[in-house]
Amino acid sequence: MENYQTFFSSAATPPASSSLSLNMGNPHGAYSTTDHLQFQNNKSPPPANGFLGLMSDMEVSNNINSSQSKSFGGPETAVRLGTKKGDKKIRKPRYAFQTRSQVDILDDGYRWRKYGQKAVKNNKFPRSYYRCTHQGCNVKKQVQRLTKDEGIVVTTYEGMHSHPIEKSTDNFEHILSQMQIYTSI
DNA sequence: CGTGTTTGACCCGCGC
DNA sequence: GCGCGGGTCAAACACG
Repeated sequence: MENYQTFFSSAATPPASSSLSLNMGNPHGAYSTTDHLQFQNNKSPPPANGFLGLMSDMEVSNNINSSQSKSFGGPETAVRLGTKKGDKKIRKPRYAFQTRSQVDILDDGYRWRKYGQKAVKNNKFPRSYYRCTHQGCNVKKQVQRLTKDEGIVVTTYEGMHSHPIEKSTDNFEHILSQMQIYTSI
């Protein structure tokens, strides 16, 4: 986890406008089964550019959740957040994003603390579990790399941040906006 | 010394 | 009931 900053710097390379795709429309095929998850053509391996505008998509995905509540994080992603008394069996929606990146850690400006790592079946790469370190913020995310295409990283967010970005990643928003410009090309 | 990571154990839901 | 797989805890550890 040393210098993912190089990722940003290398992001200056001309973006292949087709390498980025954050399709979030599949219930569970996003990361468990790799049947139809794939991109247009994975033949062009651009080093690092598919960062995606994932922050903005979080808000968008909120609408998705309310409008079509079964698009993602649906019935099968059972997230138990009960206080171990089995009283609440609500399930938090989760939003997964596929990104093409060479690094696992996609720094979105928040502060994450890793709290677990597990090997996933049908996947030789482990899955990492992160939690937002902000007090009272229970946002979690898990990062997983695909066996099929190790250039793809699936980041699953759970919950919404209710606080501003802590890290002053030197105008992260600026970087983000630039990336959105890239993606819009 | 504070903060974050590592890592094995533990917990729990689910299918058989 | 049991085993499996996924998710979490927490103590030890690493690093600035």
